[in-house]
Amino acid sequence: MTETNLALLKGTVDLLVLAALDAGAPMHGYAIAEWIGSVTGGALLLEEGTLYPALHRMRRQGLITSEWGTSENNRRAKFYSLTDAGREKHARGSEDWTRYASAVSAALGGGRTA
Amino acid sequence: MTETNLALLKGTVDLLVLAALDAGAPMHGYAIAEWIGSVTGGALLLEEGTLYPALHRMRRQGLITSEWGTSENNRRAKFYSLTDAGREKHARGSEDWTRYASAVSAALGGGRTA
DNA sequence: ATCCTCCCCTTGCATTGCGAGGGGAGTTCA
DNA sequence: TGAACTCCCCTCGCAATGCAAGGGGAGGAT
Repeated sequence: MTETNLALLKGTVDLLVLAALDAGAPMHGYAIAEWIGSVTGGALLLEEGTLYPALHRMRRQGLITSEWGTSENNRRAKFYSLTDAGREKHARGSEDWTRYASAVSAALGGGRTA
Repeated sequence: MTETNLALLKGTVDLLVLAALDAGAPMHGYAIAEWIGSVTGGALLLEEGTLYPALHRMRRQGLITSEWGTSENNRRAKFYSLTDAGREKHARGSEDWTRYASAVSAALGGGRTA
């Protein structure tokens, strides 16, 4: 937690959320944000003003479904689950990310693969 | 060239341009785009509508300087060079990118580094 | 002359991350 | 009992960015 948290590159949030939901059981928004922060060692911070709109649009796109329930702390919470399309998108997104990351790394290395 | 070229994540173009210019001698826009396409094996394609505005704003920000000259093909071309600030930004940007990439990878792996 | 390639530019649009602001309901503790 | 805090949800408006589309000029080749 010594380092500054990085600004999210526009386009990565969906992938992150998809990853969180594909990691196991349905999660509510707040938990998704926590999960991401924790898994990335605090490098990535998902703001609420980023998270909720993202969740809504992903639902609109049919990538996830939501359902009201009760959280571990006995609070009203909306639980999200992946749809098949969501799982599909996660798979593709991961591949794309991998290719993207190695492409950028190649460029940063000046042409030599780091 | 079998694969579809990836959509650029908003925020990476500057870094890519910085990398191109830090690779050696001053380059003109067209050449920068070619360099990136070539170094990334065609994975990343820098459109002109993306490139030129980016070049202009980077110049405004004092990261690069421009100068008219003549290209290898005897055409009028604007050659860009890095300023100290630009080199600095490239260094920081590279670090950030590395951290960012590994954070996302960690998330994608569900906590396990792929 | 015609066409192709190289090289530059701008406008408008859609998308996205994010700060700021707002609310309600459970828990804890004085 | 009431204050304070945490958990959890939401929206609005701004700024930034990638990109398609459209435009132009000048050298080289046919």
